[in-house]
Amino acid sequence: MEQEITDILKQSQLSITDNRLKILKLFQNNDKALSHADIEKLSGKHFDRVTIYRTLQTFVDKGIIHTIPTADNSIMYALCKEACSEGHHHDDHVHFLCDKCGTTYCLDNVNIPAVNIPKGFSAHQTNVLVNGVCKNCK
Amino acid sequence: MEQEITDILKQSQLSITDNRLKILKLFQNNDKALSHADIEKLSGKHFDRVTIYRTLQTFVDKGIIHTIPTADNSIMYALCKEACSEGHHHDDHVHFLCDKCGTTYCLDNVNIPAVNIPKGFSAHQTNVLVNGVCKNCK
DNA sequence: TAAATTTTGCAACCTTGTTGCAAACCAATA
DNA sequence: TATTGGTTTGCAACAAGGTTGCAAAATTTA
Ligand SMILES: [Mn+2]
Ligand SMILES: [Mn+2]
Ligand SMILES: [Zn+2]
Ligand SMILES: [Zn+2]
Repeated sequence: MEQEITDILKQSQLSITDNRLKILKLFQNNDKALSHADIEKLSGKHFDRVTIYRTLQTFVDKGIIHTIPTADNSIMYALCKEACSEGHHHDDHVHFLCDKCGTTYCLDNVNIPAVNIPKGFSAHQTNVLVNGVCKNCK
Repeated sequence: MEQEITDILKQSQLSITDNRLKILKLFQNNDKALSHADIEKLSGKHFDRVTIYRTLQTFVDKGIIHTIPTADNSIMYALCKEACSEGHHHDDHVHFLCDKCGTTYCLDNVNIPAVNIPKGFSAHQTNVLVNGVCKNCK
């Protein structure tokens, strides 16, 4: 397990630091998306705010995590499970936000449906965000 | 035209003020979504920042405009065209963000496709945001 | 018109995110 | 293992975006 985490960093050609190991572990131990604020709390305020911002950005750049657009204008981050790499994300799944507990889930098995856009427009990427009540809050 | 705008405010039981008339007119004259910053520029800095924030929030509450979640974490606002009312929005259409010009469109005629969510989850609302190139930038 | 209510502008504040830079750290080499 | 060079970190300072309390101004009601 510990080994896995260092491997992910090595494969992305990132140096192994306490900070990166701890933040990556947080994502692996939580089966949901995390915000910058979540990470600040979960890490016990051990790391500087700025370092967390930079680490998250690095992970996004390297294809380790992806961002999730939310209706309330906060950025959420979650582990990439498909074959994402530096500069190329392929996180084509639906995201679910529970209105009761606030948890954001990656529905990795739910594909993005096709959308008919008008003539003249050309689509590049589609984001689908579903709000509702999750399995734990039902 | 001028009459229409005051009617909208009256129907929502809002006092008629210069501020509200001007902001509402901006939405009617622009066939695209506007951000707080857009409104500040378009209004010629005539109104206070805070007043614009409060006016937008009031319009959202009254069902006059709706917010659009964007991938770049900025809030966009657009006129509601369907029968939205205080506390009840029904803006079930797809939104399109042009990667070239940055314009956000309401695709009012493109319905939200059905999404199969897993058992245990119950959906309440679905947001679909498509990125790509718009008809003007093609 | 006058009173009651609502809206506005201002100042002050908060949250979130960014940048420059020196110190600390990590990885590679001798 | 010690040295070295490049990378990462923490700090301070800053900037954008957004909120709150309150008195003055504007609007609605009577
Ligand atoms: Mn995801
Ligand atoms: Mn819309
Ligand atoms: Zn829940
Ligand atoms: Zn365009």
